[in-house]
Amino acid sequence: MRDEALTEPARTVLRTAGRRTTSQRALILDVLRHGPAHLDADEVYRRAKERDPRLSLSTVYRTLSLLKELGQVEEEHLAEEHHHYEAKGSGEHYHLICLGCGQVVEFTSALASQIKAEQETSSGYIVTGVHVDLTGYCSACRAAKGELGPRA
Amino acid sequence: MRDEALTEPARTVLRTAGRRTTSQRALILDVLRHGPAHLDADEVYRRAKERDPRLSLSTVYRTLSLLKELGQVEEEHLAEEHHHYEAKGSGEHYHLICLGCGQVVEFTSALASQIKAEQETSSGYIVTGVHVDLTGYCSACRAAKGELGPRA
DNA sequence: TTTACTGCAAAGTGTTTGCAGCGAT
DNA sequence: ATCGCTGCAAACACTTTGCAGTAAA
Repeated sequence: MRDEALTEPARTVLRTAGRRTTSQRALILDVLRHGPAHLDADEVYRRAKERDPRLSLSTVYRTLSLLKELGQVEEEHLAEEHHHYEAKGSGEHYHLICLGCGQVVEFTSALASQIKAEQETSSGYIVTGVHVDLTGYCSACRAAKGELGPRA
Repeated sequence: MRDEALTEPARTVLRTAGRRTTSQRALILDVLRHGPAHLDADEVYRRAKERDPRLSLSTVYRTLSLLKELGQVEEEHLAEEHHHYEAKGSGEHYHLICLGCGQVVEFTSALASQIKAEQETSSGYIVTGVHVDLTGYCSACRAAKGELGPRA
């Protein structure tokens, strides 16, 4: 479905927040919105730099941080050493991460929001974010080394 | 699953794996098992160093990595910049993380393993780890700044 | 005795920051 | 014309690694 409503132009987002609209910011947001999900800072940098070779990595970090602050981007702490970023608006989803090849598959589950409700009721917390990461092995990686049987 | 290893002496754990038993390793494992959960490497270092002042931070990292490899310790990627570590054997549990004060509360939920089952069935993955992190604000932090009404 | 392990310091990642010039408003 | 934003390089926090000495087996 087209999601114009969700995907406001960068201009609007920044303006509303009283920030300046710069080509770098529009570019980075565009990379996040149209590229694959779960890009890390360096991937964002490389993709954006193809379109604006003068772009610096610091600007990428500063912009990611700003967009996170503005609620346009979510920073994810997956099972890796660096962070991944993803444009918001694609709806709630969770991650299935292959420890063999690093592939990240998204999934949704009604159970996740049940956990949220359950814990808000019992803990007194207000829950603003739900993160579910399942780690394991995809069928390809299983096939590649699983034929030998489960390791002790 | 196998939980016979709940609190084996460090000696047994290391021996079985063909590694040497050193005082540093036993100490670090003890700190993890008897201290609060979710320590980061530096906290482990500080606590262990109180008991053995000659201990080095590198040894802490090397030992954490080894214990992870041996399945004695789990490395967690919470909503912070560094990793947290936790001795295994305390049973499956998940995290409620306060974005205000950093407090981490553990909880359990039968729904989590339902998500695992659901996804194993539909994705073809073998899931070896389930991580559920809820982020939000604890009641104390809500009280401290929530009096002004809910922020957008 | 052998050689895996340790402490130290130096190097490596990923990320942040100070500063002078640039450019959106 | 302002002053927020950028690029650059240097600084940073966390983690890993090379090496020579130490200690478990």
